[in-house]
Amino acid sequence: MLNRVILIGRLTRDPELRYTPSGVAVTTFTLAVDRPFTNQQREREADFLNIVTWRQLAETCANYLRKGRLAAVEGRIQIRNYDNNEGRRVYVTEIIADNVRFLESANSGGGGQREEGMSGGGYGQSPQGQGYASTSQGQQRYGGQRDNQDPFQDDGKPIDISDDDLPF
Amino acid sequence: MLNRVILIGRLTRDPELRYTPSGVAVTTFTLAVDRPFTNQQREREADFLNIVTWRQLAETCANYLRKGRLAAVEGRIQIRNYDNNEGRRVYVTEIIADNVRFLESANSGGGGQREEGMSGGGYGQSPQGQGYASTSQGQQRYGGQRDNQDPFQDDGKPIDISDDDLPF
Amino acid sequence: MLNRVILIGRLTRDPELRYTPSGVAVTTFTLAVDRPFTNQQREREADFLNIVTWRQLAETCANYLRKGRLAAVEGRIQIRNYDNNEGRRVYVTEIIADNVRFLESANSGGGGQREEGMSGGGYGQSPQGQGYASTSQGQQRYGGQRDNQDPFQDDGKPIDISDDDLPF
Amino acid sequence: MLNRVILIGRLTRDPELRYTPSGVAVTTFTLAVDRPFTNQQREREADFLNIVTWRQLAETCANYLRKGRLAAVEGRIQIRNYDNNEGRRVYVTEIIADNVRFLESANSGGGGQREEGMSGGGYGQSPQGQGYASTSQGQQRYGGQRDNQDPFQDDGKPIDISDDDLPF
DNA sequence: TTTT
DNA sequence: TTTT
Repeated sequence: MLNRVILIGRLTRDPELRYTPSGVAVTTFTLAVDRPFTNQQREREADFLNIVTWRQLAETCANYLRKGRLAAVEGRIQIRNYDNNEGRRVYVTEIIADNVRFLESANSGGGGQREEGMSGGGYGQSPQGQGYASTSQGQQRYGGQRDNQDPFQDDGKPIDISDDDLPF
Repeated sequence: MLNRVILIGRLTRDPELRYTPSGVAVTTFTLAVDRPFTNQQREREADFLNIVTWRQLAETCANYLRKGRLAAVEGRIQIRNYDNNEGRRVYVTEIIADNVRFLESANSGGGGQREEGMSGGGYGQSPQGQGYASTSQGQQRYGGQRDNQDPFQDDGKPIDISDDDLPF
Repeated sequence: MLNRVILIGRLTRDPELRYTPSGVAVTTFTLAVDRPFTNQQREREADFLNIVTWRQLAETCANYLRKGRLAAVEGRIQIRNYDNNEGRRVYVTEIIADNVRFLESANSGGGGQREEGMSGGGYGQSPQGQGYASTSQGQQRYGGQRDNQDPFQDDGKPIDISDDDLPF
Repeated sequence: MLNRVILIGRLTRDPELRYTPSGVAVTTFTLAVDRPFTNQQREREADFLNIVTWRQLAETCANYLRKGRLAAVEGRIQIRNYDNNEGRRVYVTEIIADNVRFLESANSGGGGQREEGMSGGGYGQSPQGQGYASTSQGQQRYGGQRDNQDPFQDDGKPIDISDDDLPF
């Protein structure tokens, strides 16, 4: 009845932007969050948490986040399940984010440069300095938008993600 | 580098109290947390989240929580992995709690009565009304206490949990 | 750039519902939140935090919350200032809530019964058991809705709150 | 009964380190946290929140934080009151932090360089890259340590802060 | 399987 | 696999 997560960590890879059959943007990435203690070998381990963002926030994350960057993520924990190709039910825990803060701009170090450049367009609404991005959390929650939707339970619009892309 | 979760939900079963080989108390339970929206069939789904508590907090949770009770849980998300008996690596996501609030006392409804009664002892420090329990979060975090420890990587003290109890 | 508060506590009085000149509902109440330790006299003190809710959430809180009830509040901290009648600038710290959970239903004890009864109407959408209420946080945040607005900087619609009601 | 705050913002000034009469370190600073929307003049306002840290965390914050730096703060809201020199009761809202993350290192820009240099010593345990600091939250909460203590209700040890330093 |  |  209340489910709130706040994380700060670094992306382990560039975010992946996809679209559901009906054209809704979904971006996923993994955040490495250091544990607050060291293990018996005195190494600091990390947890690797799957983040999912939808719609406008998905587009913005895909545009501005890169592997290695530091980000803050606010959202809720959700468990999704599907049957894998061996007929076994698999459970996946994800953070459905409704707010993502870019804690490093592209030129403040911290992350790998993106080889292929900034892929035109999206930078019209470029954030200066610390970035900012969010979703209508309330609508997600109480309106009809299902941000945990199964992309295959969708209407008949053209499909632009292939089967082996999903479940993401 | 920051990992904070706050949940409110209901226990799906009575909590389970175990001890590591070295005698450290560990209590686990599952919290059902309703999602903030309904699915396409207009049903409200829930996420079932695994909660782990250690030491004094584990004892208190085992004493005061029961199936059906409403509780608030504060902690951090952690991913544990182990190789199952088919040699496959399994990932388990858990909430390591450092603060648990009992939002219903035993007689305010909301939960099943415990058939076997209150099993002596522990109720000396019984909370009245809304309960309260916590752990030294700081110590967990920065002292040497590893609340994510694998109970089998432990010293040579007598073992009181059997193999098939673990990983919990 | 990130501002998140989560509280659980009890209302010190019935919530107050008002309307801005342009007809926007605002409900305020105070939440008593026990401190996690006792003072030198071994008494447990509490902090009394001012909560502000807007629009639909304001209506729901006014309908379902009462003095003494336990509630969870999610929101952000905001500092408002105004010049009092002595020409002195006064700073007020408030929690602008976008999610409120009713942790006790009217008949689960915990709070004073409301003497005057349930004041018609609003109970059509009455929650059963644990209540639920929220706002479009995203819209608040990124749309044009200013949930920290000064009710006097409003348009020319009929006024239904008097001067001495404000600042709330 | 639950009181949790998470903030990300920038310091408006260098932190101030003081000591209570009994020698306990206290560091205070103000965090500017941008609001998630713009006002009617299309300007982004900020809330200026008073942060208080104690003991080791106080020392670390005093050593590593500077005006302009970006930091994440975890803690609880507390309201302190005192009678000012006009005999008027004044209420002060503060965030008692138990975890502070330094989101910019000294040389990653974002903040003013400290003119007078790094004042010897404390840098033995210097964090590399993103900094890390915390307190034993649990002990604060449930042990006898009163991190909201009034420094004047203290034992008879030598006093090293003068009256006009307090209340901080 | 991973980030700094 | 689940709670109300």
